[in-house]
Amino acid sequence: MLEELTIQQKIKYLQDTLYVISGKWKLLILMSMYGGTCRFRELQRSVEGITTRVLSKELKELEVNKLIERKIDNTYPVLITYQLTPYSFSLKPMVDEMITWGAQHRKELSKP
Amino acid sequence: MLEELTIQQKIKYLQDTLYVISGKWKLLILMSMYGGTCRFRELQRSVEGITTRVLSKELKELEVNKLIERKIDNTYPVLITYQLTPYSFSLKPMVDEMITWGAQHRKELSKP
DNA sequence: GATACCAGTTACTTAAAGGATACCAAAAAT
DNA sequence: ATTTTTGGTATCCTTTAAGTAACTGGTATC
Repeated sequence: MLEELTIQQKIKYLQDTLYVISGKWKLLILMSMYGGTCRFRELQRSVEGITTRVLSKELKELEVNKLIERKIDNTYPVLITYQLTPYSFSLKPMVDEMITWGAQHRKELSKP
Repeated sequence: MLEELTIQQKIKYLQDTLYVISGKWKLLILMSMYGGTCRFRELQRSVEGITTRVLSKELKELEVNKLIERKIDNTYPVLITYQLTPYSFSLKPMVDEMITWGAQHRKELSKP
């Protein structure tokens, strides 16, 4: 499948991907949610250093990209939760490769 | 190997990786070099829109990360070339996953 | 009645990334 | 002889990402 793509297409898809996951916080938020965290304040405490403003913005972007879902429970008072979508798990092979490369890269750089 | 890592370690490695490849130009430069481009002005023409200042900075960062090498040919006049290192090819599995995910993600977003 | 939790928003500021332009000295092409 | 090419560096400027802080409206607790 990759062989069929021109270099320009590859670049475009690569940039799409980077756009979705890059930035200081997106993957941290996803990781935290992967660990079970699902409420706004809870996420704010769990993702160290993030502010409400930024967290709010990031959550919206993740939602636009269908990686999370914002659910409003019509209990009293309303309960808002964020959940990873099944689709979000499609990131796993890529994220795993990124972790693997990063780990390996540390070793490479520390070589003489 | 990945299973042995704590979530904090995973995050750290992930961020290392993002740090190395993110930004507007790094992967474009690598792709262009993968296509055979190897001289400064040539790269500047090939990577549309990049300025000398930024290209210079990016090349230095890629070199620090051992992904490219700057070679000075002691011909007359000196000839400077940039070359992908063998190490740089270790990025391939990850980059391929990123391209694949990006391609698939376009489709996902265009769904109703 | 004051304080604190929840889920954010708004307006403003700072820091980092990137862009525009000019310039250098040597060599090559016109 | 003048222009162009080479591999950059030096300044200055703009854009974008992220941070600060105050505030909203509602609930719940002390």
